[in-house]
Amino acid sequence: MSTPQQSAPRRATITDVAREAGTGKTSISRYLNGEMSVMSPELRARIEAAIARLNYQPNQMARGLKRGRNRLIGMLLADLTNPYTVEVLQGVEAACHALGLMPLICHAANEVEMERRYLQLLTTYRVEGVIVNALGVSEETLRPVGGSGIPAVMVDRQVEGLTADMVGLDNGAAAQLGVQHLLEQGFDDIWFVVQPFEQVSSRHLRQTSFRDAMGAQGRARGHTLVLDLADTDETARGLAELDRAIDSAADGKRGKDASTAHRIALFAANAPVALCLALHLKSRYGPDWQTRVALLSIDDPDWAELTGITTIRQPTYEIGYRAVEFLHERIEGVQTTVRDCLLPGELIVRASTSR
Amino acid sequence: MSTPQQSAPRRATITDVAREAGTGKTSISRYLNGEMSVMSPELRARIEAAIARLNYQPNQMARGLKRGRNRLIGMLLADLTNPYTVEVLQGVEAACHALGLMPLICHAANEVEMERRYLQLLTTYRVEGVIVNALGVSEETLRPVGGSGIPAVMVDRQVEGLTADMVGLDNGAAAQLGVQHLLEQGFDDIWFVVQPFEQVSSRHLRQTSFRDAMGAQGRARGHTLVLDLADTDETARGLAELDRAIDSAADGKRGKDASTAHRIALFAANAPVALCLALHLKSRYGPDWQTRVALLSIDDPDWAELTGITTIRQPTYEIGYRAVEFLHERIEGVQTTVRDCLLPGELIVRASTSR
DNA sequence: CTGTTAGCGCGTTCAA
DNA sequence: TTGAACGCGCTAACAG
Repeated sequence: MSTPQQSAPRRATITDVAREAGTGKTSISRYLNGEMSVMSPELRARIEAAIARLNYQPNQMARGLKRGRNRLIGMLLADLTNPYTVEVLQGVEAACHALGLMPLICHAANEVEMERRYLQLLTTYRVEGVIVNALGVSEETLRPVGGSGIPAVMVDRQVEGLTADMVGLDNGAAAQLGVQHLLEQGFDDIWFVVQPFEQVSSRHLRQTSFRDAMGAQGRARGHTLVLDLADTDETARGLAELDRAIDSAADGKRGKDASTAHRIALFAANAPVALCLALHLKSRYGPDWQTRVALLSIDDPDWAELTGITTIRQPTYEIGYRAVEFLHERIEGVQTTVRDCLLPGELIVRASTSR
Repeated sequence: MSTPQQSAPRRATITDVAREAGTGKTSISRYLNGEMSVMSPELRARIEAAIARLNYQPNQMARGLKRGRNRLIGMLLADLTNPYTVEVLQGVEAACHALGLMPLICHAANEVEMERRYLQLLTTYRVEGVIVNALGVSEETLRPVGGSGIPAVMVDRQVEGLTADMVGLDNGAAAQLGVQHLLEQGFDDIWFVVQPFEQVSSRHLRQTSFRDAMGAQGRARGHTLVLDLADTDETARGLAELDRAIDSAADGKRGKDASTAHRIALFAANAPVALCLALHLKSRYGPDWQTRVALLSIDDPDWAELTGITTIRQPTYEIGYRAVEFLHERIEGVQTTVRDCLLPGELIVRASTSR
């Protein structure tokens, strides 16, 4: 039959199909774009046959070049290691699927320099829009995007001076939810643990909201601990501080001074922080560490259920989905003012805080 | 300064730059491709200035169309929810970065139909090669790839009748490593738990190797349990079977019949299985489930350390890196026979199996 | 209803 | 040393 072409069996082009079907390229193009309404069934059949025979597949790049849109959108992710990110991604993919978009996923692995590179690259591939969940997003960093007039949607982050839609957790409500739960459970010494804010607005917001929520009541004491997970020494220092607090709480309980007895709880700003805390506590107090300290975290990773810690689950899937919808609207030219979409978190009570 | 361009500030093209620099497109193209050797410094300076002034960025799509290579490679992933996948991805990204490739990441979320769609899509975007870590990879499914002569590299999978390089864990050695450790620890009743094989050769291989390793010794008994995580009822049935085994082992210990007393261990074929088992055991036996059953798993997720289960860690980063290297060689035209790269796993002993 | 023509942004001859 | 012209695969006018 067909001579077994080796090396490079050059892919069939629209021209090949036209020749094979004995017609012009235009008709093929029309066929590809579903403009069947005005086309003789006979021609259509010939085209179909030719396409099948040649195993033809249109070249998206060429299409994109011509019509100025390639259906590609960029998705810049700071950290795929964080389950939150993967879950958001699920929503993004579903939405892209539904809207005929193709997400170009870029994973910066927590490196700001990498983020810059990818943003540059995306621009170069002429993506029609970008969804950004990055570490170092500043107006400056986003220059290649904003400057090029490429629509952008921020996830879990806001950048001042940048006019971009945003979708993420309602951090204020979430922090309150957590604090309220801990208070109800009778904890009177609450430590909020968060990574350095850097450009990540949600970290800042969660901390502020925590502080406000604590300020609004008189019973319990609130502290904030900034833990730089990227810096081992810094992390160790922070954890040591925590250890002291926990030990002193225990001293109180043992009756040294009943008036200072208090129940201590840790409130992690996100899953990576919570994991770090849990690992440390386990290594310090053994498998039964949970009897010493209560841990609550924003984000709801796999191991939360396994280890029984209370969490505030984010509506990750929906966050991703909405982000794409926003972006799609912008791509289609919607011009309304900047929108913020704040979705509520869900408190999932587990053993760690309800004893 | 710059007038705030609204609407669509059409991106500068090579033609714009040529005009701005008072020269022809050819010279710009030369400049972009680093052919500076033969170019008057004066012209070069003008070009540089023009590019900067226009904030010009070459259009990768157009370049690709012209020269037939767009530096895009496809990366088909069955399940980003599995930490293994994310880790492999890290290696892939690093290698791409080093080789000037851009990975197009496609996440099929465990849906075979989605895999087929993505493969088709990648073909359409004319990626230069594909790295495949999918569920339903059969010769048939890979048709769009293999048929088009696009080089492919399989990760953690082999497909018979398909000539593609492969890189992954040395499953035989890994299974042996696990069995040997469990035997040394004195377990005499070992259950290997794995998902339905489907098209995933590594699952089959791990099971076979387990069986062989058990067969090679006379002391302990080995069983295999197939757990279909995608089917709740099936999963429940499998877990119930496990429960019976565990209970009967406990009965033996209690002295009902000392001769049947045995120590039971679970050997999970991968992290998702291990997680399912751990969750079930915890809900059935409480937080102290580990005193009842030992759990060992291939893959080394976050929560393994936290929960103290023994694992066999895969060299994930290197797997990803090597995959890209293989692919790159193929893209560059290397024609050697099909290669299999089997990397060794590392046993990480934790409390669950060493008591 | 169908084919012809003219680019999309770029790289590559081939002259000048 | 430089630039003009052609074509990559495809779509969008504009005739026929």
